[in-house]
Amino acid sequence: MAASTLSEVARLAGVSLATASRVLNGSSRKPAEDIAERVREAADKLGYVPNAQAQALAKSSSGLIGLVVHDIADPYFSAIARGVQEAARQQNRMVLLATTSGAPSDEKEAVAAFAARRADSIVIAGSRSVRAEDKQGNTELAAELDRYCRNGGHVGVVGHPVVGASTTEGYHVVKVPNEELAAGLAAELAATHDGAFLIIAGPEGLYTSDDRVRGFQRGLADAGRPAAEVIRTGFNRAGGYEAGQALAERIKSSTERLCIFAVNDVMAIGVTAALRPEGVWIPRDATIAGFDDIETLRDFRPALSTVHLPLEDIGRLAAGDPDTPPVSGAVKLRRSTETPVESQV
Amino acid sequence: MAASTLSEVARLAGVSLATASRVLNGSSRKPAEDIAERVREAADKLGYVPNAQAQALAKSSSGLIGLVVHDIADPYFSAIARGVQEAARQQNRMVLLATTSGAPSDEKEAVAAFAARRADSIVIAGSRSVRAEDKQGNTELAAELDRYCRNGGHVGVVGHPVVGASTTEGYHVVKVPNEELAAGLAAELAATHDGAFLIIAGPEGLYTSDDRVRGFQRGLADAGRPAAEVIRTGFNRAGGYEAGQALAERIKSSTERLCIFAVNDVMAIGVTAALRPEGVWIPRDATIAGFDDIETLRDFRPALSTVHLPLEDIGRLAAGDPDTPPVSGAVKLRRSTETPVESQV
DNA sequence: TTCCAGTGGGAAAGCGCATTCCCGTTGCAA
DNA sequence: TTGCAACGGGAATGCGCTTTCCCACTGGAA
Repeated sequence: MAASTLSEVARLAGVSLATASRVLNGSSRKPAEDIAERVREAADKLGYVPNAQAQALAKSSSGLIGLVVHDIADPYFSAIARGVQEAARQQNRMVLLATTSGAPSDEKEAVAAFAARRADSIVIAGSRSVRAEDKQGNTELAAELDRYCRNGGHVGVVGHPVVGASTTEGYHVVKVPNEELAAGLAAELAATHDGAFLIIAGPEGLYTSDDRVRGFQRGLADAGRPAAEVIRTGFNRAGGYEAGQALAERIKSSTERLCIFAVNDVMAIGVTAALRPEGVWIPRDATIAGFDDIETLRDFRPALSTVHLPLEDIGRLAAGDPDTPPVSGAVKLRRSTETPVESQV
Repeated sequence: MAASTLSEVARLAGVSLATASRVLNGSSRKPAEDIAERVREAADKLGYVPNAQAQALAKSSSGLIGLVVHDIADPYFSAIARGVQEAARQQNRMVLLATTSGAPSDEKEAVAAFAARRADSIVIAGSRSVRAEDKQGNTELAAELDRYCRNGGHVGVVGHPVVGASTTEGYHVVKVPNEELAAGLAAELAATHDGAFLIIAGPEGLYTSDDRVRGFQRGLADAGRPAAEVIRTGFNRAGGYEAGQALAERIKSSTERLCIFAVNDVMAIGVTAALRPEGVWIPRDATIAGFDDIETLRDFRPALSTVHLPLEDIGRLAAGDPDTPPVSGAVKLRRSTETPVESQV
């Protein structure tokens, strides 16, 4: 037995298709109460569930909002996803999910799929990349988005505009002040840390990573400090872990305390995890700060200094929620960058 | 400009609608190569994107798979979501997301919405509840699922069957051996811990929580130990935190070392976080174990003893992936339940 | 040369619904 | 009583696509 249709309901209620439609699916014209009641009864009896596909086709608006993330299990993205989901709920829409591992060509596929489903809007989270290998993917993605927008779609991008996207109509980016915040973090750290700084960054060409590196260096410079050395690695925990392993010897053999800035929280955690078995303690032997202020990581010890980002709000904004406050962010200095009282003997 | 349609493509290519459809959207009948090429060119020129809604309507199969979770930002759910997403990708489908905070009545809404969109299958994650206030919600949810299945839908439930669901056709539950694993955990803990045990559980009536409590008690009994006291609180970090606060005094004033079993990892983290500022150290003053083995929490220190659950596989299984191994799980004893060498002076 | 199976393109009938007209009713002013 | 506007229900059209059915055409066997 296939799901019952509107015309079955109409027939059972003894009314026309039009009337049944008007009663059941919020039209501007309201049929008389007695007849409406009859229709509702019939619908109930048949267990009628309107076919959203057909509705979408008829009124060309799907009530769908597409979300593109690198990895839904990454707490950064899942926090954003929660915001998008909330906004969707308020707008009475549903969210369609796509994960891409960050490859622009996959993102292009996802956008095409969303466009095919006639999603009312699309949210793209995850860092934009200008790496050479993503060149073509970026171009295709931009073209796809362009077409989508021209056809009346709305797209919200987190952080940076999609590389090469020319559209302005229906296209908006939720700016995340990565650079300013990183500069602020550097300034605050420079106030209490005398030694050298080191940045553990993602691959060159990842906008988010690059912005944070640039901001941090600027903050350092403004504080009259020399630029920090930059180590490039993966933009995730594994990357941080590797970098930490490579760093352990160096920290142990040096007398100077290093202040490490990992460009995101999970990388910072990775670094710390790699350092610990080597006997390098935070903040005793080195200090470390991250970025994002991931909720799940707040109970981590030593508490991670970081930059708070209102990820949920970011998601909401990208999903077009009008009454969400603009993105602000704030430096959070915690235990991982505290200079122990008895340090530096 | 609205998106171009198949008939525009057909006209431009000088062929019929039927032929264009056969060329572009994988039909069993393959038109001649020269004509196919013409159609493809036309489609490309017009930037044709097939309307999935219309396709779904015409062949009554949407390529959608609905996922119901309590909270997508909860790492437990986002791990499952990743599995579902992967399975969907393999099956060439997209996933529709709904979050419900765990209320059966919301879940019912979500299922109805999925049914309206004619999702090919629905995955429900998150603990079933038999609490009194959920009675009606459960009944409605069961009815909705029942109808959905009768109409040919497939549903996969994680953990326990939906309360009151009578359908068997198209309905399958991914069994999670919570009870056995909890019993195993109790057995292993009892082998090294001599003192009392305490369980911090979720609200009574939450199947997952109840199963784990029951299993743990059974394991204890099998090891010849007295039953553990059970404290009920929220099934999340906040609940654990509260319980931890309530417990601190007691632990400090007692000479006996307590072994705490929090029924999931985030609760365990909450407990630990509440205990720490009170000067209660794990595992020195008490030991603690969780359940789930949440990935993001693995770098937590002291490393949390827990029970590993293949969450991603669970998601994949629920989404109907045939070649995913069955759910197994394993006890992971780590630092948080180690008895320090110099303990118990 | 005739006949028939086989091939491949096109016309048309929906899929389930929203919506635009159209028309029969009703109520009220003239 | 007549006329007209306002109201409310119904028939019909179309959203963009798949798929069945039909038909014109081909080539090879008889």
